[in-house]
Amino acid sequence: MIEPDFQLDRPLREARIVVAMSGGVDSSVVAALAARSGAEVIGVTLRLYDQGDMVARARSCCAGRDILDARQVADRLGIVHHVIDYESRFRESVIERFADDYARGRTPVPCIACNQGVKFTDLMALARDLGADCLATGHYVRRAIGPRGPELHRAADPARDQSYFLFATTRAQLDFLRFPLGAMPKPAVREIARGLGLPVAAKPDSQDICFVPDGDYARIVARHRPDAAREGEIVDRDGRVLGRHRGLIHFTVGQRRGLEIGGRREPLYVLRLEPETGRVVVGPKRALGVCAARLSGVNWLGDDQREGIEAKVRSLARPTPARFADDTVRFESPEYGVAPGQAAVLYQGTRVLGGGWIEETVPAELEAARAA
RNA sequence: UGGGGCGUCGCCAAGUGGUAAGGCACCGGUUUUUGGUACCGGCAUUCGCAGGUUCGAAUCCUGCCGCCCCAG
Repeated sequence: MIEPDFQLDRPLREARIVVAMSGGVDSSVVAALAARSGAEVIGVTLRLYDQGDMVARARSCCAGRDILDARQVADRLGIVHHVIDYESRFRESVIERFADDYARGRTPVPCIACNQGVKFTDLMALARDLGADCLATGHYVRRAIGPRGPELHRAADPARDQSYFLFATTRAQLDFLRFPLGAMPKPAVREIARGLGLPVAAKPDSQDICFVPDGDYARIVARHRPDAAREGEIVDRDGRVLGRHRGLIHFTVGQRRGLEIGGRREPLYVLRLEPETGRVVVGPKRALGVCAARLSGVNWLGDDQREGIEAKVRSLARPTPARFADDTVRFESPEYGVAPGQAAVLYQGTRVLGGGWIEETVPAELEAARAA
């Protein structure tokens, strides 16, 4: 079995490691590996939202059932375990922001906001208060020591890589963080869990948005921002009304399904959302291509590398050749479905250079027309 | 009530005697710690209705119904 390197500059038996335990297999294995390293391990589980009717939901994290699972694992490993209530912080920094974004016609990535705030700011502060040498998490991402200090890299298992969700990690945070699973394939992690008889060994992977119980995220948004659920017009680029919709919050740039407009030769895609007018603007796929995106909240972990890099504009997109200058990322070939509110994450090889939040995009057709 | 045209899945549409293409929409699945995309699969025993001809009709004939256009 692979023994992870916790990258500490003192002997492990003298070290104290705080492990963020969500109650899933991954972070449970991290806790187990940490415990076996000889270090003193403190497991911390965050209560992020009211478990309520979600107790029975298997594939969630950080509520009800999962907290109990984390506790069980900690008991089994014989480590100290704390449950911290961050419900109000989570509501403000993740859920409210999520609802606000949708109300503004954006498409948020709550997982990034959560990592950035509750986990890598609040939980990290707590870990420091506890006198920890590091905070270890179950993220599938690698921390490598480069010539200029720690670097963030994609996971060894490309199918599991979560670096997209961690682009906002700062250098200071990276100094303190450890990701022991980044070098392992998922099956190996489950194998470890099974080998140790962890009760969560066969627990399904979490997916979807953790605080949205049934995938109906629009209902959550409507509850927090009732006026954002107004119905409105679906128009083409010339403003012709093609149909009506049940609320902007049901759509995202690049979306094809759910428009309910048929009788055409080609499918229609959402080109942009107009919160001011309540309109959804649609068009053919070729109108969806984007050649550049302006970013906000840029975080930079790289050195001076700005060209010959790659960008990822959705978690599941393959990285595409790009360059970055003046808060704008330019794609070598058009990208499709680039939605404001999503992150653009920049890579050089496996290394995460940084990234930012997509604010606005430049249609490739427009740029082509200008050039002509 | 003179002339002409049309009526095939929610929409568009191929098919003019041999046993209902395709696209869009919709539904389901795969993938996935965001939303989407993509991919795969499903989706008219029936062709406005009723008779008739034929071994066999959406395709031919008759009648009816509905819609459109031109002329009055």
